[in-house]
Amino acid sequence: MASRNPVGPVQLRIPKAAELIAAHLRQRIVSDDLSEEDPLPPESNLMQQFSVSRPTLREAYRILESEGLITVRRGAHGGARVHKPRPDVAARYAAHVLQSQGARLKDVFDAREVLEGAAIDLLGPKPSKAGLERLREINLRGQDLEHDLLTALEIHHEFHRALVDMAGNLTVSLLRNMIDIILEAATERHVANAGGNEEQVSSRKAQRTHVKLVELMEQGDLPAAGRLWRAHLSDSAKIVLATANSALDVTI
Amino acid sequence: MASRNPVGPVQLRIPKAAELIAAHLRQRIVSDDLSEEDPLPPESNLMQQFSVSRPTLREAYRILESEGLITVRRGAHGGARVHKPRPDVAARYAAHVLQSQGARLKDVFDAREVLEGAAIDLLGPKPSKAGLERLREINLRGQDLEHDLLTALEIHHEFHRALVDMAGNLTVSLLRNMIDIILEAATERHVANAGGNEEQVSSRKAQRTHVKLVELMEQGDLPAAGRLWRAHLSDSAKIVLATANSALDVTI
DNA sequence: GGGGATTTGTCCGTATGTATT
DNA sequence: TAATACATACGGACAAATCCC
Repeated sequence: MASRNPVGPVQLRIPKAAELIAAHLRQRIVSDDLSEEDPLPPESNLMQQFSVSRPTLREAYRILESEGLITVRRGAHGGARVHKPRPDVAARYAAHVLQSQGARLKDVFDAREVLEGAAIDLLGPKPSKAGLERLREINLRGQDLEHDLLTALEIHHEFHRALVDMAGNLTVSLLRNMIDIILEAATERHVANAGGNEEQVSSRKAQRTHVKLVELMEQGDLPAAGRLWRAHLSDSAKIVLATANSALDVTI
Repeated sequence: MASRNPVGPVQLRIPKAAELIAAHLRQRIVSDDLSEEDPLPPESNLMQQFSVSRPTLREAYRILESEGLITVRRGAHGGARVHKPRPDVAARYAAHVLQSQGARLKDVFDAREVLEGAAIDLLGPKPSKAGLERLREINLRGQDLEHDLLTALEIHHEFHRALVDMAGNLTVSLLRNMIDIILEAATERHVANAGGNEEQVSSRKAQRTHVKLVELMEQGDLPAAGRLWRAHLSDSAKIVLATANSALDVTI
């Protein structure tokens, strides 16, 4: 078998000391060797441990901080504390790629429809009792007409998330979550201006659809549930797309 | 309407100078104000521009470097050069989240099936001539039996990517691409050990499926194409899952 | 409440290595 | 080959924030 990289002057990227330290600590965090809220040793300690100067160590700190993997506090008993990687960081980078590719907002909505629609298919013919109970509980809260629009919207979001989580696929849940975070950031202005009668009406309509969906799932009519849900997603996207900019413009 | 954040001692995270500089430059990069391969001014220049010292500026450099948004070269006419955000960085962070959540490899394969299956549905009844031509061209190269297994595998990957790109949804393409990068990293060992007769056979079989898919699409039988493709994805996943570890373990 | 100890944030100066001319 | 330009890295210093007594 011929070598795929025959000879050629290979451009070697020499990794910098800060990168190596960040990679080392990152690996310990994602592999659960370091847990949430675990403190890192003081800078002076780590400087000795890695045999680097303070500026170099601090560069590593900034890398991990930008990835949300540590937070640093000053003062006595301060220092760096460890955090688990969060979906919104992944969403931020995905949003950067999309924005620099000139993606349109409709693309992102369509992707949400793909993921949430597929999640229902993944449920199979027999949705779990516990999952359905969870959805019912959320819908019960959503029925409360005392809520303001923002609270109602948050409950709606919770329903969408719980529905996808029922499918039991962490990857699909993560991707949907990322899309949700991007959409929330991209439509922030739209939502902030919402408050008119139109929004009230569509919120009530969405709530009714959520109830109807659970009914269909209880009856075991998953195909109908899938159709209803996809239509619901398409409708809610249309409402936003009617007034929002076509191009994706988002800062997370 | 009641305030959602009444009074309370709000934890204020004071952004560090390096973060602010990185955020500023990042925004200029993703918004296309700075283009691929554009040089950044020399450090001394930026130090004046942002009124910060060299260590602070260097921390900002490390942040952007870890995000793949700049590369820095030493020597005369060196300095920082701008790059567009790349999908593999987004994939890296998504992989971190999944790994720390204890996701299983099967989850990721299933997510691939969801995305690629949906892509065919998005094509609609009339796939574009140009897209079909592209797929045929890739298949033509795939027919060449002189290729070694790795080359054949790469052509297969190209087919999958081209198929999803035909759907014309940048978001779905990105998500699929991310999944692909994660899977490639997670099954690296498995692929490296491939070379036996079994792999030869399954590679040929995959190639035949790719040809068959294009035929079905040309005939306008998209439902059959969708079924065939989902089965193909499921089969190829099973082969890897039979020998690979169940837990997702990946370093990108 | 105040003072001291601890720890990070920022800065300066300097030496070293490397790539271009 | 030598000179130049630039980034890499180190050490030391002071300022600012935070906690404990």
